[in-house]
Amino acid sequence: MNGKKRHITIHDIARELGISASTVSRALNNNPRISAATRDMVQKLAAAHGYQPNVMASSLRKGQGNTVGVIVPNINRSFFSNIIWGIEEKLSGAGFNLMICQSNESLEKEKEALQTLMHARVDGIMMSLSMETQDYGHLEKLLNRGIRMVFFDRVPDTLAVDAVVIDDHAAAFRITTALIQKGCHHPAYVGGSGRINVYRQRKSGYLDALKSSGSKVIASHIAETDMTRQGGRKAFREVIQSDPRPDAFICAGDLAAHGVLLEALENNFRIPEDIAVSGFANEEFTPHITPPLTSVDQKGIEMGRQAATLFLEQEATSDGSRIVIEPDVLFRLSTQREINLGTE
Amino acid sequence: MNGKKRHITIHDIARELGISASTVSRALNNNPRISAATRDMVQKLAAAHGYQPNVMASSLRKGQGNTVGVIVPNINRSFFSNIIWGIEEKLSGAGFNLMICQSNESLEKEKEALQTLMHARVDGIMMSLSMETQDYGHLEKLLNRGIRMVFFDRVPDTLAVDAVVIDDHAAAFRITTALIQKGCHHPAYVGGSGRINVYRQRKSGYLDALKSSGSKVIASHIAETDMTRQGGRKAFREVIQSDPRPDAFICAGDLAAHGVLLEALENNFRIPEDIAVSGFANEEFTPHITPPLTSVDQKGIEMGRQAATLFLEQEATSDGSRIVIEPDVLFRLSTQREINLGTE
DNA sequence: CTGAAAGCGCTTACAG
DNA sequence: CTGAAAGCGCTTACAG
Repeated sequence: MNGKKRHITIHDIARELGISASTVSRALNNNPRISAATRDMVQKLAAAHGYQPNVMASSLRKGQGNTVGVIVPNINRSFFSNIIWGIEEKLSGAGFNLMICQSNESLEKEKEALQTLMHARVDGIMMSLSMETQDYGHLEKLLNRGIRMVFFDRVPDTLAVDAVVIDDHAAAFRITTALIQKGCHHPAYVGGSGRINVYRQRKSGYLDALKSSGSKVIASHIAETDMTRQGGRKAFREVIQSDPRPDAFICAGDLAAHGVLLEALENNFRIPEDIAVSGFANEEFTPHITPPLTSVDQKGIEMGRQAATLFLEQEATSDGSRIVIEPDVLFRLSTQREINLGTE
Repeated sequence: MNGKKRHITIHDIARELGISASTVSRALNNNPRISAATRDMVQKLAAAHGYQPNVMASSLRKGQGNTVGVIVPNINRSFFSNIIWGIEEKLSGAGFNLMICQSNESLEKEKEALQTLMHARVDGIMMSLSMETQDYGHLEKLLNRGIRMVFFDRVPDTLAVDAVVIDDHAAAFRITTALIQKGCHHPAYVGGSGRINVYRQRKSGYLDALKSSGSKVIASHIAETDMTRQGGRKAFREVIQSDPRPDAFICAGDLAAHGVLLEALENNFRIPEDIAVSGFANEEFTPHITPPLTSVDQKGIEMGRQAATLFLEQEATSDGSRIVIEPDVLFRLSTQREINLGTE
């Protein structure tokens, strides 16, 4: 009903109780040197008044706030929003607030976000690199200034930073091996820029699977795209020309895989009979397209939790711990081929 | 290279320049009472030192920070992440940071988020209600305390608050009318709780369209669900039993529409030939399912921008301005029926 | 046009 | 166990 905006302070409580503000502050913070009686009295009155400490004042005094910045390429990809979910869960329990920024896959916006967060004096930064980020100068500068940083998923490989990733190599290896066992003789690969750790890992998983099953690597079966649907379509059109013709497309992302799938269908290939297709990330749409797309659950929530745990454990600056999470491959109809038993 | 964490302050600059901190502060804030020469000198040195004002100190002093809290039901629905995008664009230009919380459609979590934001002393709150929120006591309390609030999409109808919504009634009206014109004689409706403004509006749009085209309202053609895929499936199974049998399902959400569509297909109805289906929100998956789903573009980015503008214009507390945005209906294959010209 | 001083609300050595 | 005092870094009346 009233428009008064003045908040009540420790001085108000002190005055009302006839004690000092120092004592009120200590009582509120459960300082053991305060008598139980005083503590209870103070806490009771504070609660009755709905007292809320002024975080700006305490942050200013303590020289550190209670906010951590999070930068993701895009907030509306289910993988990243799951990560945020996991981070929030862990960190809000520890009394931290989150400030979330999006790089939108642009190096420029990533730098801006970093600026914004430093300006807001966050206690640390948790982030995944934008697709454009290939030079780590802007990150090193912060690390050298002693800023706490934890990376997840897309991480700066040449820097000794704390990071959480999934075993991308293993996921790609498992998919490729499974497809070969199901009778695909020439699986192709569609990936993103080799400058990014996850794409490098996925590609090497594919290559190692070929090698370990005795298959030969065919250069024209490997495409690099921007990982959009359009990119996937384009990659399909190029790679499908190869001789021998590929009978599977292992894609390092769901959007590209969807592009491959659509382009294949529109060119009258049957999926999975003629061509098997798999993606990566288990985006929301993957089980709902026709045919449902085999993909990889990257365990976003768990990744977020682990990254937050790492952040909380971190003493000063990053020291290069790396946590690797085991992903789940979700085999769906798009790769469901009968094993050729040679009985026909 | 060095681990020094001490930031440089206006006093450092003042000392170096042999002037007072007051002057430095004024020069940095472009106070007109400072001579151009002094201003330039200060700003140059500040830039050279990479000076960054301590926002906690200035917030404390000014009695208000520069952060606004945003609460959405869920960060990974494209509609809401677009809204955040729009808000961020407008507000970061005005020097505000965002603190984003998710209610996860739970009243409890919504209250927690409000607590968190008040605790962080945000300058105001922009939010969309959770599905569970039917009582506005917790919001009134804040409004009475003079907190700046702007609502978007799901808004507390009985409160005189600033809000941005789309014209849900018009969108539902247009879809229903179009389907009737295309020869659907008995369009059914699947909506959410009538306690929520958007579902109430969409339902009345459907009802008014029936009325204005002279169709009769059939109670068993109207279902209320939780708006999940499962809810849509269940609603379909119930409503399809009605006599007369419905030949279209106008759904107030994409997930429910998808559930209806899947359940219909699995029961050997053809879509759109036997049954037309439409959704709401234009979620990412809608163009990619089979058949592509007619839906409504709720203009998330624009809604975010408008809400942010309203927030910036807001003098003190909300005064009940309401902005209504015109949505786009995206007709896709799921409602594509030939107009029956009666020539057969 | 510039400066000295007070104060935002808290925390924490220092003293008792 | 409690208090008086200083100070975090800024902004802003007040004075000149």
